[in-house]
Amino acid sequence: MPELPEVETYARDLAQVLVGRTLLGARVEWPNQLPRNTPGALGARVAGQAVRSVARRGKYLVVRLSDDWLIVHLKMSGRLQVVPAAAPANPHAHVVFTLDEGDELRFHDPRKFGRVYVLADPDPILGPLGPEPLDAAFDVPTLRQRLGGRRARLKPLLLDQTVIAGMGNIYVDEALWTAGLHPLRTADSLAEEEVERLHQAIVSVLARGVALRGTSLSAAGYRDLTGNLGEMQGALAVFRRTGEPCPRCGAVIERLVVGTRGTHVCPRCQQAPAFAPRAEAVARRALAR
DNA sequence: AAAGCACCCTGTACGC
DNA sequence: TGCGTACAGGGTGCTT
Repeated sequence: MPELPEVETYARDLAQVLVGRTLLGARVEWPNQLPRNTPGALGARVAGQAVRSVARRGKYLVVRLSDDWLIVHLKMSGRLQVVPAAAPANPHAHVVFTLDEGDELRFHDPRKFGRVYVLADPDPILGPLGPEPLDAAFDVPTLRQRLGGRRARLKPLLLDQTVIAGMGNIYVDEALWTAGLHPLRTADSLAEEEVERLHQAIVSVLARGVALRGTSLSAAGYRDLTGNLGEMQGALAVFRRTGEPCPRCGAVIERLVVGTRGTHVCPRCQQAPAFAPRAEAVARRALAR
């Protein structure tokens, strides 16, 4: 599941390969993945446009072209490749841009949740996003302001891309464990010192994810531009470690559902709020299956 | 404002 | 062994 670290890895690698190259055309095999464009017109629109820069905003990959912006969201299963056009066809390459020098930029997405946009103005897509957690400007007062006064639980708030951009299920669970905060705690219940811990945890977990080039949970999961696995999965403390020991205290990791998302906690390091449902029963049921 | 759910999809994991 | 089915998961949009 590409989140901030995985998309950042793509952006850095793609910048090396794509900046200065020219798009020659495009093919669209699954039009639903291009919600803002006419699939048949895409090739003519991008033809002749050069790649100026490749960056990331939240979980979006942002490619600045001569006239337009190419924006990609990988969602659950999206991957990108730059390969010679003669490379073996990929059955899940649903949007393919042809490049100069006989190469192709392939957007590959078995589950078809990902989205590709070619737009003159990126603001409708990127404008609503919250602050970038790895920017120097993301400080404790910023986090406090983003959470300020809200009665919602921490887990849905941190997943909300308009609150903070870039975190998904994996890094939210890891950040909350690092901070020692239970996902059912509400934002307005946090003491100042807890906001500071959460800020530090978000930054350190995401920075580690970037340094380790992302999380690959399975062979079928995330791969980088050249097909290599990330290395963050070996450094996860709680995510998908239900029933295993907490690396900090040894207590058994539990799984609960918050909103609709599977959520992983150490019941000793992350003290549940008094009104929380009994996570132990939920975890026991999950283990029994 | 907050929470819940359906939807979009298909690979995988599981039950029988 | 094989078949069928439930589930996961980011984001959007709708309802409560």
